Amino acid sequence: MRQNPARRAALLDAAIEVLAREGARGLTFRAVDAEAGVPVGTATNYFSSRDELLVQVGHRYYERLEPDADLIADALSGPRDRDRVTELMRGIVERVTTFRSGYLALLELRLESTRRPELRELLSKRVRADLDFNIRNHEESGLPGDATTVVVLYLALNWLILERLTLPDVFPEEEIDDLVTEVVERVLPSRAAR
Amino acid sequence: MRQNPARRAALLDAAIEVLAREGARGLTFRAVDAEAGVPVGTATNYFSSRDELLVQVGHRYYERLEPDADLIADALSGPRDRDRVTELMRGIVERVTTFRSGYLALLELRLESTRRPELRELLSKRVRADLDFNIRNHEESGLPGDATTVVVLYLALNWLILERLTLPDVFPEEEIDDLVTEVVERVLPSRAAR
DNA sequence: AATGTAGTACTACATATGAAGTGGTGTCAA
DNA sequence: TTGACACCACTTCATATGTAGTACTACATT
Repeated sequence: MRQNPARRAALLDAAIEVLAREGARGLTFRAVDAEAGVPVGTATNYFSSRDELLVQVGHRYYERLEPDADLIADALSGPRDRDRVTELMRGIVERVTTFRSGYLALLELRLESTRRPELRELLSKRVRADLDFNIRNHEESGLPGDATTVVVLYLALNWLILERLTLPDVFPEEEIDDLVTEVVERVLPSRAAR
Repeated sequence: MRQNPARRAALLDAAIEVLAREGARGLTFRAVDAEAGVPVGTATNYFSSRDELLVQVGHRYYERLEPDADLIADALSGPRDRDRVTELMRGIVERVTTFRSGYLALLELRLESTRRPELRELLSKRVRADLDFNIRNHEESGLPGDATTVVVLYLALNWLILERLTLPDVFPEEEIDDLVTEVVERVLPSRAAR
């Protein structure tokens, strides 16, 4: 079992790309090797099984999904009203959509986790932690809305992103921003918009 | 290419189970044969390729997802207030969750559709039609809320179901009903609850 | 009633593909 | 010199799929 962390990370990033592009079906050691541009057999040396590869991909995804300091800073500057929240949500949706391969890979992992307890546990913890982090952050920011607001936004926007990435024709691209606005408007009534 | 429609449907139902249980990776002609309890080679005789099998599974899913007459009748009986909407949404969430294998299979298809234009087109049409159907229905029912309400509910509740089916530990089972209630409360402000 | 025909069910085999493991060689740095 | 890693060739293994052929059933024809 090889140790070189940079190479390991590169292999995991390659695995994310493969997962997104070819699905769980296409994720093989050899495909990862090819994607990473390393010689055949390298991935075999770094991961003892496909299972372990999947779990490590999960870790790697969240390692890359560091909370964005800029976004948090934005949230804390200027007026704390609903428009700010809308802006923030647009930013998040945009940011997540841009990391398309990561999001799709994570969906593949979610489906895989149905059959892999270890993976499920890892993802559950990470997702929950991410959600809690967002809730705490929101509450401390002084922005309108409570924990439930954040949860409902989390739910609606995640599916919006999924829809956008898997069936882009359902909601035309140019309507996405308006949709985000509408979601925020509904979830955060104007009386709370001060 | 065999014709027997009953047998074809049985094979497609088996394919849905296989997709849900073993993922796209496990979906092979042989696995479908085994699941359907028919002799080896049968699926081969009914589908010219794995691609065609996937597309037909998509059709089959929506064939089985007939709009539920009971649910619609429920919507039209009694008072048309927010509590009714909450009740309805709980019913829908429950119904979809119960057809676990179907929902998971559809998610697999969504991910597959990333790589298969024919599948993507089919799913886009169906999803859009389903959404439009729900919007029209809601508007005609006299229940509070407009088209946007339905869209936002669609988004939030779909992800809630996905979360529940893939990472059940994120939202404890006993909180699901309350969560649905909260979603409806946020999306449908009380001033519109008459 | 006997026979023919078409469609389907089933089985077995042949082919092909490619995935993973293993062992070995080369290379670099401590 | 030794140890860790990069790289490569080859073997093994599993399994997916296609094909070909036989058996069965229903229906039509005579």
